[in-house]
Amino acid sequence: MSQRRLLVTSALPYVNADIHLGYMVEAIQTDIWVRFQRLRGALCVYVCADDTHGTATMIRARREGRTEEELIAEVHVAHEADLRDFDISLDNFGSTHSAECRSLCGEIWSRIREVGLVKSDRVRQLYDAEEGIFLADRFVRGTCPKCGAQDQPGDNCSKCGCTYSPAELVDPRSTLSGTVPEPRDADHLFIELEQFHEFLENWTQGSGALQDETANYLRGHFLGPPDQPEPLRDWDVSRPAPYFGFEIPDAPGNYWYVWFDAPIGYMASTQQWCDKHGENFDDWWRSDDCEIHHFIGKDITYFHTLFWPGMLSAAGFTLPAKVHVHGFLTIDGEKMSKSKGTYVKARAYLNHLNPAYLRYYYASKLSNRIDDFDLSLNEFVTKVNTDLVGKFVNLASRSAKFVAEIGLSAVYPEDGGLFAAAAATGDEIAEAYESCDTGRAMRLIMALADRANPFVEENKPWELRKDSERLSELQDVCTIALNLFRQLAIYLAPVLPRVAEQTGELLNSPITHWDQAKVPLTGTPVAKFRHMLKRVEEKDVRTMIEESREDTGDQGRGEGDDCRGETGDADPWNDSGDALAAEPLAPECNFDEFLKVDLRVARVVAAEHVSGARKLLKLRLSLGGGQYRQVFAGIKAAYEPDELVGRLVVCVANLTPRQMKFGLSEGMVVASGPGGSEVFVLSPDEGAVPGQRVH
RNA sequence: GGUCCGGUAGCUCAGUUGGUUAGAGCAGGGGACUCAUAAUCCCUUGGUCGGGGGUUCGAGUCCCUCCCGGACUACCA
Repeated sequence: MSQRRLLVTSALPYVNADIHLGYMVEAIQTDIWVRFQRLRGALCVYVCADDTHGTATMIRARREGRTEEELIAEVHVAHEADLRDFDISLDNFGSTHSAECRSLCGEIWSRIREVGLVKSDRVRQLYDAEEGIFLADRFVRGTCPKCGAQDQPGDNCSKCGCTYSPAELVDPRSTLSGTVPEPRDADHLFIELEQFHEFLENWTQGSGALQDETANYLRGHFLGPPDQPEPLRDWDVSRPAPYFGFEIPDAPGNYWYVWFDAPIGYMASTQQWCDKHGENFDDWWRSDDCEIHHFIGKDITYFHTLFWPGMLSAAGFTLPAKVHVHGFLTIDGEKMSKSKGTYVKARAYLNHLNPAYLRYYYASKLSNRIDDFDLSLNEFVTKVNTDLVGKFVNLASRSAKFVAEIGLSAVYPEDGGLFAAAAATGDEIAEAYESCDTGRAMRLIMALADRANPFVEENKPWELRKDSERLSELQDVCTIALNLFRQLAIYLAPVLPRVAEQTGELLNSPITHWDQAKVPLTGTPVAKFRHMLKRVEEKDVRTMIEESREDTGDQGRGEGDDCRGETGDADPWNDSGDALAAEPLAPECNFDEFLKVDLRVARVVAAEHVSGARKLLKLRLSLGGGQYRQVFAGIKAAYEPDELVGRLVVCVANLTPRQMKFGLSEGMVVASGPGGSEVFVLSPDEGAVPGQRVH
């Protein structure tokens, strides 16, 4: 049988953010799969790269007063170190800002042109004259054209939920300069994706490259049912200057959109690896003998399952054999949050904890489905300590030292079928790994560990060693225990590469192939036992969380640093500038303008869930004296109705009433925060009474 | 609102094509052991498998319906 050839990728981390535990889900899932394939004898090349292009990079570099290249170089070192220290076995970690990438972009682009997929169209976008750039949706905020809610994002309103283009905003404002942007036209280049409709229908639904859930999602949201397909929208792939990226050769002054070159970064990284190893690029990207596997998060599904196969197909490259989509990580049941300390950077984890723990925990939680999964910190501690230390490593720990001087028996002794049974389970475990159902693989492996420990218990090596007549019996018992341990180490090698290595050293026989689990090891010397894994200390987990809470970070959004140097020396709190940066100050208003807004203290006298509403609570506010207001407030994710009843809040009492889907809303409850579960309703200090105006 | 995925012991989940008294790990209770990283082993408590209908000799497993949770998406089917 010829050797299986695999090219595997993880999605590209963006240069503007540090690597965090959410991204590590993907890196670890991919790495486990890659290591498994290599252990099975496949020729498996694993590449990734930094995603570097786009407006955000440009702006951040500008803010930090340096070139994009300097920024990229610095982040590249940090990202690579994070991944390496988590034992991610990348063959090459490249960059989309590389010569190889530029050249491949050009090659693919010219083919897409040749096939007649590109068209040009005028696009009206908001332009920030002060910064001199066109503004992506997220860099514009303003008043919702439908409901009048102020300071809404550029693409949709968080109050009424309607969607619009940034140009439709009333009173739009650039989040970069705070100035009023002006609409400007520019020519953009589009790829007519609809030309691929039939191809994509077949590929997504029939090729087996996608999980069923993904195939359904694409049909439901983009392709439409086969009998009445929906046209795919043209894909805008160019951006006018200035834009940090590659200039399009046949359209000077225009640059490829970051999502055009990002997946090409996979190829560019492969090219770099090929050049270093004397390999031929086409053997990996233009060969029926090579399977291409992409691992991605669910947020970027359609880039990888519609645009990307379209591009590949047009340019004559191999289509992905599989696109493995995984869900998101929550920590203790919640989305990662900086204020709660659950936005944990990879480096913060590494400063306190062993990567093996997280690799095992993720492995035990991941399946081949797209479900989100939770990193419960308590479960993390008990699972790692019970499974890895108590069951698995303990097997070696309690038997190796008895045979340190005599080594393993020359012939594998009778063990009641334990080794054979575990060997026979190997295929099932391999299937689970192959299909990315590592949770199942871990369960199967731990079930084997559960059978191995009673064996040691029953045969009591600690008693045998007291009797010099029974030395060979002792050796046999330990030979069995250590072989059962070694089987587990082989099965766990994709997840715990360091332990596999240590096992090889302990038993003087390196673990190099999955099938080693089928044949018992005999007659080798046994080295002095050394601890393979420490138990997780709960305090280390706590420290990591504490540290992440404090470390509000100066990275992330790219537009975060303009408040630097403004802090006075006498401010011991040293609050972060993130919140202010996320939402810059509104333009000045005079006192009369301020007086237009009538803020009043009000008491919540009733609060209830609204059937069918995702974000809203229905509140009844009392202004005193029998004056009531019905208000729908978007605070459902942050507050339970019961905890609000009786509270004093501040409401906008003279806001034009608005007819909402669930009834009339006669005001607003004042709150701060970015939204979602992070909403903080304001309360007056004690002594305030309903009806009082806020001046 | 639409689409999809779930709802099995306190917690995390297994339950293959419907087939005997529904399982594991953790946690809880009791005991044993002391080789081992306060590890291990044995025994044990605990579930009208979300509710209700139906198909069947037989349903956690199939069908219908409702309730709840989540993800995606949105007023456009």
